[in-house]
Amino acid sequence: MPSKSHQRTRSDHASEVAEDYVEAIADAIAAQGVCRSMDLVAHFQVTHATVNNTVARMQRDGLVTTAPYQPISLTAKGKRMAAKARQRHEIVKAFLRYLGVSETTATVDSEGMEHHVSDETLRAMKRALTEGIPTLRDVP
Amino acid sequence: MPSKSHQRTRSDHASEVAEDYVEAIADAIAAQGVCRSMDLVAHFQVTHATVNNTVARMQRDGLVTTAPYQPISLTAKGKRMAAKARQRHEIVKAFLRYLGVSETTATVDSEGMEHHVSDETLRAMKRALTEGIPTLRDVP
DNA sequence: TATTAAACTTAGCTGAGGCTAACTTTAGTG
DNA sequence: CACTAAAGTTAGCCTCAGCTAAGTTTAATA
Repeated sequence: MPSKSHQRTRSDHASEVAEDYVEAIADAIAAQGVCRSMDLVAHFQVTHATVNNTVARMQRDGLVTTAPYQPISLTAKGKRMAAKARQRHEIVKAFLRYLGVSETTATVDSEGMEHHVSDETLRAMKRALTEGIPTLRDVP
Repeated sequence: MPSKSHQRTRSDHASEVAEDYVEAIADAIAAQGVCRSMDLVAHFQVTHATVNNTVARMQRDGLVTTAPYQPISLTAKGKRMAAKARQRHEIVKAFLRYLGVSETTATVDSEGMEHHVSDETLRAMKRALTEGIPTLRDVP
């Protein structure tokens, strides 16, 4: 039987980008009070035009608010998404470090992996971080 | 400083699709001797037109060979890619199961995660599977 | 204050990966 | 053998995420 639930289509890819953006926007606001397009240009290494497009789409989707020549801020929805993404990102990264992966690799891999980690897997990682891995301890 | 190495652009996304496809093609060949478009249609739940497009792109990129109305086979390059993807996929899935994640979730998550797991992280997972997690055992 | 540089916007292009609809080929079956 | 159903192709459309190039606004400074 075919694997099914391969519904990781374009819409999923789109929301991955949005997740990365809300996270970066929250970071910029935390660090400097506001987020300007140039912050995102620097962060994602894309052109201003690309950032503009993406931010416009995010505004259309109710994740950010912005006006011409004004800074970008997060809506409540955007903030919620950022908080979730951040938490997810941090747990995955901490878990990789716990696994013995280097700081650099953990940073890169966690950025890619965070969008594909379900709540269940996230809980399993959190559990491993706080309690160790049950199957390991139960068979000493 | 901005995070950098956020070069997870379109080309990366494209090769993720290619990886999924070579894996599915290898599976179909292993199971039935040949791979036909319909196998991929069933597997990815997309239309024949989409499969056709994707397979054409993969042929352009030297991953598969096919001719009109003929089955799809893998080139040496395609086979290599499939073998790597399969191995990666299996390790990630086994690791998630080891972590205590359910079969269903491990299947879904490993499909998404495999493309973002570096060799270093993969080695760490393999190590954990065979030797357990060092930091856990060293601090009893 | 006038000018310039940096930030931002807009228009228009590309390619990937989706789609539908219409057509052709291949393979079975009456 | 003729016909039909299934498989495959082709054409044409869409969105997202990238780009360049050109114009506009804002901010800094001579």
